[in-house]
Amino acid sequence: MGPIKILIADDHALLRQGIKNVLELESDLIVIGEAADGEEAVRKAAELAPDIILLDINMPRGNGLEVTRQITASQIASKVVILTIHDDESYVLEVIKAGAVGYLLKDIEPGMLVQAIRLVYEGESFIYPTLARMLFSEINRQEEKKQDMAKPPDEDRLTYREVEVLKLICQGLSNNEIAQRLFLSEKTVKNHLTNIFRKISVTDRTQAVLYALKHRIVEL
Amino acid sequence: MGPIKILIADDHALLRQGIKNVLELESDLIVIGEAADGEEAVRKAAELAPDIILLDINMPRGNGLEVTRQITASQIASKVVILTIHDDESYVLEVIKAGAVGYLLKDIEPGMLVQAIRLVYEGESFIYPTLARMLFSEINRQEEKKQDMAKPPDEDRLTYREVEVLKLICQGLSNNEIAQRLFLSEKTVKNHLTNIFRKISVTDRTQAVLYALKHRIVEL
DNA sequence: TATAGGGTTTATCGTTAGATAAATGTAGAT
DNA sequence: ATCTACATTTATCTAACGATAAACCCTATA
Repeated sequence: MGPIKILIADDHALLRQGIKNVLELESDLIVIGEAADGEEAVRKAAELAPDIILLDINMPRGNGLEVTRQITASQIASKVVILTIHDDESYVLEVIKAGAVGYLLKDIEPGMLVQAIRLVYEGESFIYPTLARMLFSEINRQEEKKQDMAKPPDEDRLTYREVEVLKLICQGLSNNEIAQRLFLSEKTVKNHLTNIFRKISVTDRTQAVLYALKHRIVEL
Repeated sequence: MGPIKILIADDHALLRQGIKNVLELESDLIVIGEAADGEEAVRKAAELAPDIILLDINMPRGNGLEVTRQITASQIASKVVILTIHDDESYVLEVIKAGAVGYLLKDIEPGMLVQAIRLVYEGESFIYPTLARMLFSEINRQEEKKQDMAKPPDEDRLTYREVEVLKLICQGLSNNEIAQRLFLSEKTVKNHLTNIFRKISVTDRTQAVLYALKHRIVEL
């Protein structure tokens, strides 16, 4: 059995080079391909059948979450390891749900990266230590929620229109301004807001903005 | 005259490795040191007297802005080139004011990085192309402001109390909640808000939150 | 002491925001 | 065709917000 075949997907060429360099110092690892965006990552994953895919989250044309879902849902046997700068608790969980088996931060020491790749290749999972703590508390919080929700869990997914409104809120527009922008009556906008607030569990537009920023529905 | 001596300051070991690797393919460039935080960057700049310092903005123990100021204010002749992921218009200007002669984004192509370093070494300045446009519009906006301010410029600096209130707004608290938190009447809080809004030129709390985030008065 | 200036606090009032209820439209399911 | 489910839209009402004006500290300076 040969070396562990690795695909690196990140839009930063410099970082790709750094990773490649670090990994190829190890005789049991080989970088068989690179991708600079989401599409390329999926395509090369199918073409090259790597053992491990090191995947960034923020990429043009299909972000890491989507790519992870596509790969794990397909026939490709590659194991996905997220390598990102995001240290959000919520992200970690989403990524795991999407099927990733590793979550690393970009400030990881090269030695630990190599170690993590070997562990994942052997079937283990690996989470960046400081994130592991977050993960546990996040899971606990979700458990608490489940207990609270004796009744059927609300379908709290935002509709297209609601997301549209939320984005305008995040530009600091008033209800009236949003109404004009979308050719609606102000009352309609208000009702959208009420529905948004209920779905994302906040009480006012300020909290909604913070929610949208934290969950990357909008960028600053 | 020998190769261009370069110091790399970034808290991500992987990225440092990538940069190092790319630069050392060029015979006229040599990486003479690395730093993983702000303090180390300043210290090594003094010790090693590099020609160019590639500097990240987000680092532990002294961020890039501070480091730039310290270096340009000192006797060290090194030229500072910022290499960061931040593509904020406002940052570019601050960095230039602090004395940097280059501003690059981390998604730069290796070839362009090399080219930028050579240009800077020869006394030129270099700004990542997509940022150059931002910079011009930023400068123009500042000029407009100057013209608007025929009358004595408002003392629009937030007081300590006002910043305190603003931070609580940014946690999504209502006026009443802020009042309780600070042991004030709600009316007092409202008036603080009015003053804050006037000083930062916004019309409501939502815009105030966005302002605070953009200007890094608070973190997400 | 007087007196001015800036920060902090309070009060009043018109406007906006948000909760609640309900009508319309549209798609798929029976 | 009817029903169901959900997205979208509108209306009404109460609570919260924000503008404006003004009082009350402090501290400094004459």
